[in-house]
Amino acid sequence: MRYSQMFIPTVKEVPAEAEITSHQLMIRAGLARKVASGTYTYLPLGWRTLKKIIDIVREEMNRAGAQEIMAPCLQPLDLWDQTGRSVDYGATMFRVKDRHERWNVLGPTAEEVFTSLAAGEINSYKQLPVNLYQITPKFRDEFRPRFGALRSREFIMKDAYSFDATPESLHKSYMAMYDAYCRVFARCGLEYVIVEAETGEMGGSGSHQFTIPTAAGEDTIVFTADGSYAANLEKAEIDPLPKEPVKGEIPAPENVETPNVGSIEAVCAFLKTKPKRMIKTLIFDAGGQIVAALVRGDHDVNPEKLAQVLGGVHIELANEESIRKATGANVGFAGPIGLADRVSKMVIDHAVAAMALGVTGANKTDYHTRNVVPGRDFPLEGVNVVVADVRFAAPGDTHKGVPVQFKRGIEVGQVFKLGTKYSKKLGANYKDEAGELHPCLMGCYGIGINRILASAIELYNDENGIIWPISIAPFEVIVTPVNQDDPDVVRVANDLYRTLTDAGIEVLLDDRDLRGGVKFKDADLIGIPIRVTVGKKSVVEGNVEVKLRSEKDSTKTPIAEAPQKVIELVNSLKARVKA
RNA sequence: CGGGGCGUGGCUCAGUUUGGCUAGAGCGCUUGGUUCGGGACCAAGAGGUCGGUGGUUCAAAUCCACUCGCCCCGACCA
Repeated sequence: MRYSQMFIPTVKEVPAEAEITSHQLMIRAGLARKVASGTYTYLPLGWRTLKKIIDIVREEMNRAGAQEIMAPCLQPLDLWDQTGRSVDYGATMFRVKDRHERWNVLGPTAEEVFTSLAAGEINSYKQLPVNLYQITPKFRDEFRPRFGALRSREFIMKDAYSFDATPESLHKSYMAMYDAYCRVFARCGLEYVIVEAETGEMGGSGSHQFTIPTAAGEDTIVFTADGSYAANLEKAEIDPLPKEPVKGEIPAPENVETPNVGSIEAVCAFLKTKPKRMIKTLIFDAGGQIVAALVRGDHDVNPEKLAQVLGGVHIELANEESIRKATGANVGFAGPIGLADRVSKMVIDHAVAAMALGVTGANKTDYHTRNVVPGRDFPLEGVNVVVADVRFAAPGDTHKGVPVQFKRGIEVGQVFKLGTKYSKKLGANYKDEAGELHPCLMGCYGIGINRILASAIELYNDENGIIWPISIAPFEVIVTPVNQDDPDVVRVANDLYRTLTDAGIEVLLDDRDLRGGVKFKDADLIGIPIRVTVGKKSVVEGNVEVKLRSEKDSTKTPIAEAPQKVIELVNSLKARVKA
């Protein structure tokens, strides 16, 4: 392509709306423009990169035996009512009413559509396994879209759904996707980390998340330095803390007046103690049952873990009225003493059980209790009392004895073993050899296409702009004639452009009538991996200069040898990102 | 949704506190000229209902009310 004929609106200044590097460069390099919060128009360069990512994903999905189809984005709400997810997804789902007053949703994902397709078409074990996928826009009404392509309201997702008859077969389908994902991210030139993940809203039994480690990421990865363990924060399992030593005799619990002092920080300041010396008591509503959860003051309850302990029910914080009813006090003064008898279950985090003593709410408005000893002043076991791991990992925790570390990451893909959650509800059954009906065992597998683009920029950039991995670069080579008015320069540049293009290389010829400096700046900003500079002086000497975007220096190359040299360079860069 | 910030030519911003003359700068754009290997220079130009609505006032970008949009932080913290 000729640069002069392409729509590549680069900008010098950092856009005010963009906070993180990838978002800034996406706009500066002319890849995309915002339409409204969380929606973007991808311009020629951005779309070329997205298409390259899509091509890689498609190739690897096909190679892994999945088949591409095209399902609608517009889906009947009725389908979502059947699985109950119209409630679970809640406000995140865009809903539209059609002219017949029927509700539809703009699909945030497509388990329901694919499962109901399977329900209609799959009858026999002989049709299994089957894995169908699509690459389509998805819509999520995020509470807060942000960071450009990292969290947007409309994005492109590859979603695949596998249907199997046996757990072994499901595992095979799952691992085929797992392996395909490894190849996809490797081919996109990304460094990635695979972590164990929670299944969350999706349901099911097992999941891995593919994460690009970068400070801009919204996810937290918990891992051990020896590489033995990696999980996301929601999932990360940690060892119980050692029991704190008890120094001397601890006096009986004592109520102290703490007027209007409810929060952990305020109580600590008031009573001159530390959050880790406090016991937080949170009251949850678990499907109508009132449940108390105890964690140390400096820890956070992990709702996913708590829900697991409670048998996978849906939980949310209890409302003020329920809290008052259960504790007899205003919000902010809940405590464990005597609470087990007033709630249907009390779940105590390991770290609380390990405390020698702590400060708690007194179940009396404006009062807290000191010298509360777990096990002495409130039970650590009983019919409705359990000690479990129900909090998020924190610095200082260990997993199987190895200290855990934390880093941020961008989630670019996730694979799930769903089991029969959807097939049961939507009747996706098959008959086995004996003629008995069974629900299909399902898996689902997603990749965020736009997030790959953002991650790549986040990972590979410098002060001058993007440094694309060649596999997803909008062009592989840019030819930059420096003196647009010199006939020899123009001729050499044009010849090179034609020769390379004919050889199947994707070349951008910067034929704009601009000063060299401007062309160099733009070439760096848009991040084309290989630049061939054609200048008056070197052409007189019979040379052009070949330079990698990722390196500082260029190499003089005889004009006649240039095409071969560039082709070799392209191939060697491509070899680096081959899976 | 809670908190904070912002909205002024295409872009980045000043001006708003303390109302007052024709609303400014840099970048970008157009034309002419000089330049021409890392975002050139000179000259001349075009381009703005100051997010919107309503109000206060002799007078509003500036003060007040409402509203829309955008960005950031948070959203289980007892």
